[in-house]
Amino acid sequence: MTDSSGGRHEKRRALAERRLLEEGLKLMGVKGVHACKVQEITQAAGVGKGTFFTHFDSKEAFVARLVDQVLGDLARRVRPLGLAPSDAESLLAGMGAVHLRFFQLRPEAAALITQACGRDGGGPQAAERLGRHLDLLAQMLAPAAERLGWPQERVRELALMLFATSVGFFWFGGPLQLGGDTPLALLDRLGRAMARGLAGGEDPPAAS
Amino acid sequence: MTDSSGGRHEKRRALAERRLLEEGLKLMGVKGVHACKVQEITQAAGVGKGTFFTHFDSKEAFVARLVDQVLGDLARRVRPLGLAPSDAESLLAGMGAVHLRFFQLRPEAAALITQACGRDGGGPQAAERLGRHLDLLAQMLAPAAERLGWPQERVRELALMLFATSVGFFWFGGPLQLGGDTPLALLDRLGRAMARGLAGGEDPPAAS
Amino acid sequence: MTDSSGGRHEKRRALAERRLLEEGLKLMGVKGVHACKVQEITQAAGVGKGTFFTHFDSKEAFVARLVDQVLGDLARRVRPLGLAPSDAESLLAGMGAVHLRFFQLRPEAAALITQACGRDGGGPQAAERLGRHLDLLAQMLAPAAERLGWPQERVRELALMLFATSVGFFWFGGPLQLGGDTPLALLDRLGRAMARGLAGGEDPPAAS
Amino acid sequence: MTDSSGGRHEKRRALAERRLLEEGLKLMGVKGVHACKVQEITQAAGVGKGTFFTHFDSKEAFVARLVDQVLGDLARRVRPLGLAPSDAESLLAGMGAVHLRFFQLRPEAAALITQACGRDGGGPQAAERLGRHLDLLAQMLAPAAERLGWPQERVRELALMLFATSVGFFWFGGPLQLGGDTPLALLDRLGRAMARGLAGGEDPPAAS
DNA sequence: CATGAATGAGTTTTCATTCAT
DNA sequence: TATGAATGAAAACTCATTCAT
Repeated sequence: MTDSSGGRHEKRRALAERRLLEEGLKLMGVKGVHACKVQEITQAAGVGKGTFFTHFDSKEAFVARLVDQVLGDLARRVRPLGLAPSDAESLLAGMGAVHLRFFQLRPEAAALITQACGRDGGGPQAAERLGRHLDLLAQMLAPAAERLGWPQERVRELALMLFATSVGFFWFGGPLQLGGDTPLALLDRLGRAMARGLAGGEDPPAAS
Repeated sequence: MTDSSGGRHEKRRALAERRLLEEGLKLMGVKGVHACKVQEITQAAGVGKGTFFTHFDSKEAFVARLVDQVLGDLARRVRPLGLAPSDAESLLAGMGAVHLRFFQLRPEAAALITQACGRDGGGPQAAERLGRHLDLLAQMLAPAAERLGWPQERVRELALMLFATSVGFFWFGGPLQLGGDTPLALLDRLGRAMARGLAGGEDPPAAS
Repeated sequence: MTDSSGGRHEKRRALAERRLLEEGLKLMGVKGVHACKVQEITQAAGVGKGTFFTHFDSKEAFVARLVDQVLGDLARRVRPLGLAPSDAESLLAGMGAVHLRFFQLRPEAAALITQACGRDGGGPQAAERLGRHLDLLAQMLAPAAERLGWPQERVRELALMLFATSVGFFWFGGPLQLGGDTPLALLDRLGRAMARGLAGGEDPPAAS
Repeated sequence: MTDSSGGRHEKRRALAERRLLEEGLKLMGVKGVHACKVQEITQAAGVGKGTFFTHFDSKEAFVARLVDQVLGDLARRVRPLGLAPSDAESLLAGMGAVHLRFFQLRPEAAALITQACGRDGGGPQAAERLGRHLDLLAQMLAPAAERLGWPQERVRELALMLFATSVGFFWFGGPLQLGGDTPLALLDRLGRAMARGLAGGEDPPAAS
């Protein structure tokens, strides 16, 4: 009895948490992390205000959690590309395309990441979490980079550029009504173009 | 007589305003637009709290002004590239490089733009101002885009990508200690790479 | 179960609200609506500053509420006079006396009304509310006015004079230490006098 | 030379002061004493903000001065009534009519007096000044009161009622669009009525 | 646990007053 | 003396967080 009712409880609890996260992401994406008040989230999720704090230590922790979730989701889509070996350019193009598509479908995610992982909003945890995402990307890119003559100790920068481009495109595009309706084909072309550019390693040796 | 004393007055006033803007940009870049209080800015600028509001109608107006200033500054460096005719790839590469260098030297500017031109922080004016910057870039890119077979009505997206990449690179890079020390040569290479990629127009025609 | 606990909750809340209103009326009456800070009211009521705004949307709304309450209270004492039919003079005298007695016992109410229903303090709502009170008085006075040959379309002015006299007497009297100790008998005499004067309709027809 | 230029100076100064007072009365009457900012007054008067404080020690002192001026103006019109001896009722009626007419023509004055002489606005000086005005009225009324059997030590209350009625009528009437267009004849009738009432002293002894 | 009322630190903004020119 | 820029003490209001029920 306690078993089943306990299970019920946990089910309800998990459901509430999911709704909180869903609605929170949506609202924060639209109104901004700061402008979005805890109460709005709980109202949208259909729970009491106090409940929020039984699930998350603070608003900041909530944001960090959201960031983690988004980046985890994204990683799940990127990782497979690293399994099937492919040439450097294709890999870059694929990773770029995945990122672009991901954020085109989830502009709120782009908004959240931008606000949370910068200097003001998600605390240090969010930035660290982004760092780990870049590590993943860098790791995937490392072999390709080597073949392209890209300095190994700078692969993170390669990853960063790929990431920043995708997120920034939709973050800045949102308020300008740009990006949301960019045809997938064009988006892919952008991704491939970026890849081809980055992959075309016959640059004159950059004397630092 | 009135000249000299009046001049003094206006000089002092103009100086105070410049310091307010300087310190404000610096602080907002470091701590974030929201976390940066008006009083901190006035203290850093060495003026009283009330003085801030004799120069700017509100904090939001202050931010908008800052955005305008930064983008004006940036435009002044980009525009010349449009005067000397060059091939599409070089133009793209140049514009990318200018943006990257600009924001590498001014990470606070990248931070400000990111926070102010998104959904939360600078009001609608800031986003509009960014729109005008993209118009400038799009106008410069239009001829090149035509030669590359890039759809004319999508040139703003090209501009957006170029811009978002540069700003995002340093916005996300900042807290991760990435980007600040990327050698200029590598930065140029990134710019050129992006350009070459975007310029290499032999993509299969993107069927929307 | 929910009943008892919920009842407690609401009881506490209602109690706090009542104390807020009571203390607010008292303080605003003594120090003036503007000079009286929200925090003073909450302190006097023994609640936190923020609590004030969970009960009232703004200080202005609070004042409007107070005005409504005071005028409602007053109306409850005036209305019965309209039920028992009486001659015009007695009606006027009675209404005047009720008003005078009411505000003598509640100088804070006179102070509040004066400040809130004028051009500065209670917003437009307060003035409107006063308008409705005058409507009530005018409605009660209408039959009497007719008998006195007082133009029907000017009955509101009759009501206004009655009201203004009573409120003004204690508003201006307060700081001058006048009115507070005026014996009831004298007050009644004033009321009756005013009534007799206004009722004595044998004025020569006033050719405007 | 100093003489003539000094005269000029003083002329200008006196002119500025008069304009300040005029515009101040007008503005405060319309917007309320608190809502009316010093800068608005100086702008309306066409002088610099700082100039205000070379003429008046503070905003409060300015209001007190205004009150003094208004009441002085009013007294100048009331006093003559005391010179020509007349019966009690006529005296009361005359004084009432003068007050009513005065404030009908100057609703700003009614507004100013109401706000300044109460508990919040004009400081203690304004209330004292009103006290002196009532003294004048009381002095004029004293003989009449005696004839009417009105207690001599309560004559001030008689004066207060007369005054409060006139001011209050236009203060409360203003926002309600009442009083401003009341025909003079009706106003006089109100005054006379009030007088007749107050004068008719054969009240049955009021058993408190 | 869930709830929502209570809380008060913190923030922007206003405005009378001062003072250098 | 006239001016208006500078000043900072307030004051209303917000909102994340706590806690009694």
